[in-house]
Amino acid sequence: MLKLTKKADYGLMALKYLAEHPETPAFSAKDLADAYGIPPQLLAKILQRLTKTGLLRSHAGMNGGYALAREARSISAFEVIHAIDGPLFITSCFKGAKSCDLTPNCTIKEPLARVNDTITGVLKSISIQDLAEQEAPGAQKLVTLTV
Amino acid sequence: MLKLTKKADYGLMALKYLAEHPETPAFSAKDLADAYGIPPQLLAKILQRLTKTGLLRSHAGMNGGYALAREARSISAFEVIHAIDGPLFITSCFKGAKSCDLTPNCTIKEPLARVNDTITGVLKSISIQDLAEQEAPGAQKLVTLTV
DNA sequence: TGAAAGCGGACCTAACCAGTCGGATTTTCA
DNA sequence: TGAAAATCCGACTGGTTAGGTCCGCTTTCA
Repeated sequence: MLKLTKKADYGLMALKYLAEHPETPAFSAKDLADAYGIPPQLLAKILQRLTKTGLLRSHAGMNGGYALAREARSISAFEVIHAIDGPLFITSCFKGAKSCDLTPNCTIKEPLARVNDTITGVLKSISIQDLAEQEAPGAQKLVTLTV
Repeated sequence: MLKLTKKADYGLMALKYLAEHPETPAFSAKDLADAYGIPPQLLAKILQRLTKTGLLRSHAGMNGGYALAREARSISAFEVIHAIDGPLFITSCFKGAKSCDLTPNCTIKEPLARVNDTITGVLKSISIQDLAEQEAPGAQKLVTLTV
């Protein structure tokens, strides 16, 4: 439970790969899929969605492919996950504005909403560049949680 | 995505309810289910599991029911979620010790494991008592994340 | 002894995830 | 100019899981 989908994983991997090879102008979906053993057609759809949301630039035709639309440092893991999996709600009774009607006294959701905010904050603080620099010790980041 | 299951939600609600009524010796599964409009048989199974993991004490027979096995302050949201939903992995390629064999160069999972640790840390820092005191401003808790 | 409770396995159903297929469009290159 | 390489996009399938139900059993107590 509380899992990212494989699609989100694949998307993060692909963006990380692009961030690691800034000199290459573009990679095709097949290139990226081969690099990690991901089903090419599945990755293709993921990359298309990332293109629609503006995280990637695409170019059809021979020698086409995908490239990062912005700097790797400015793309957060949260953006990628949100683009692929949609909005991120830890509590199952959240569905946009309409909360769980059947259980009006579900006071659980308020504290958990703060947990939700914390998680999104953490994911927003991690950039694709951070993922690409896997060996780096990394900066410590402080997250404040109010319960 | 990244959702808690409804079962975990229900379990948290039930424990919170018990924490709010410390004077009552025990509540039956039906009592708790009625309080929130949860399917009684479903909640019953959840409470049984929480009993097996030692978070609740149960008593069969008339006037039986469930009660907290420990102080509400000492039961964390993480324990409840873990008891109901099992281990908490944000990345889909984690399944105990065996990682994703097909993608050996999946370097994504290392940074995400740290995110995972952060989330579990947050959930461990929240007690059932915290949930019961929904009106209280609550203490700020600092979480450190190393990327 | 019977009603009220917990216990627990089997089962069902709908939703969803992962992945595939087929075809259309765009671009490049020989 | 036509074939190849690539993105694009909707439909479909198959398997897993979450949510929920059913039924029979055991324990307890009035």
